[in-house]
Amino acid sequence: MARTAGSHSDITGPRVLKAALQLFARHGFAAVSMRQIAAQVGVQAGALYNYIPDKQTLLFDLMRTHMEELLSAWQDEAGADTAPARLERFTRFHIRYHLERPDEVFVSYMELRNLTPDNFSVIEALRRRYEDQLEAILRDGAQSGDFDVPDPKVATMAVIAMVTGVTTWYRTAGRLTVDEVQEIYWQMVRKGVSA
Amino acid sequence: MARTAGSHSDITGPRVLKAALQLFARHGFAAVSMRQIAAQVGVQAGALYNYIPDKQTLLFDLMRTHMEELLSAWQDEAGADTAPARLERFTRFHIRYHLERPDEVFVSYMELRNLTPDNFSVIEALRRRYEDQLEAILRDGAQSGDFDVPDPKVATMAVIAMVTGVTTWYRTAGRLTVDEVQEIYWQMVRKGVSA
DNA sequence: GTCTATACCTGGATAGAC
DNA sequence: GTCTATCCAGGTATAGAC
Repeated sequence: MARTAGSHSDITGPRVLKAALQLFARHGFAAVSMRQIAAQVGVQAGALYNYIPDKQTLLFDLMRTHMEELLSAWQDEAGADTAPARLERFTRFHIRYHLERPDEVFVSYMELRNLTPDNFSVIEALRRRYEDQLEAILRDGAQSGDFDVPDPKVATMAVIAMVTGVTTWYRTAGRLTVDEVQEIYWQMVRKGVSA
Repeated sequence: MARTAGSHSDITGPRVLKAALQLFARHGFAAVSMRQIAAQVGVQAGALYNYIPDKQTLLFDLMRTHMEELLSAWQDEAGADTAPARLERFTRFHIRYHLERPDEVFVSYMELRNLTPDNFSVIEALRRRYEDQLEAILRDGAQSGDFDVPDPKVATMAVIAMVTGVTTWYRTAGRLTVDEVQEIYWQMVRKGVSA
């Protein structure tokens, strides 16, 4: 396909998303200007609007994409098995997946307030679908007697908060590998819900 | 004391802090304007500067006050005892204290990015001092054989994240009392670090 | 597809009257 | 202590040339 010399739409589009993601994660959505994003991409502010309709939609698309990919990745990994085996798989998956995407996680978690009500509802529904995956595991294990979980809803929130928390302190250059972190957290989760 | 008719400095000052706290918690520091704060207080924007030097200092003061009061409240409650007893006290204290101050917690947690580097260092040091309280308990319990905690630093972050997470979902109007939530979380913490 | 230029608005903060 | 008025920097988004 012949293209105009200055045409880079196939490459600039993703770069806009990536720059926005990094800047939103670092400074927060409201604190980042379109001019900053443009500077990071290496274009002028006006050029951004060839790729995104507005700043709000940019945030929404980043968050929706992240949540949909998270759900899809878990669907690929989840399988039929005993509740304890599924819980271990969920715990390790969640930690690995989130540590591999610190910016996406941070933005999707911190910028809910900056979504319009309609966009917020969409993201919330996706988040809820993900949490439901864990809740189902805990319910199954409680019913089978493998777990002692008096309130599966609360236990779900507790486990999710705990494992998501790794993203606030883990650094690749630190003393622990991802495998070691997964193991430590899995032992705490396992014991925490044990019968 | 005789006062000018329009003088309300003794009451307006705290109202500025409270309005700012609420708005920052709801919409985020960067998304809230001084004019919004002034409107909530019922004054004009210029009048705010009788009480605060600038917006950054306003945020910093809110966060520092919260962290200092948190530390001080825990000092009042902490006491010499076995590690398991101190861990239970810490868990219940943390949940109760945080649920009683959702706005302070949210702001102190979400707005770290919007502090200047100097202010950030101060808040981080206070946060670290609080986390050290829990870490000391976990180390003591590991040494005494009461806990099985292979990595006290990681366990500290895991427990803190878990119990702080209640603030994201707990609603006073919901089906659970604070006491019930404390009990559920305490059982998970207790089992999670158990030998 | 990107640029320059700009419209239009809202931001934080200050000055000076009352 | 609060108001009105205002400065000026910076925000999002658009228009039209290239």
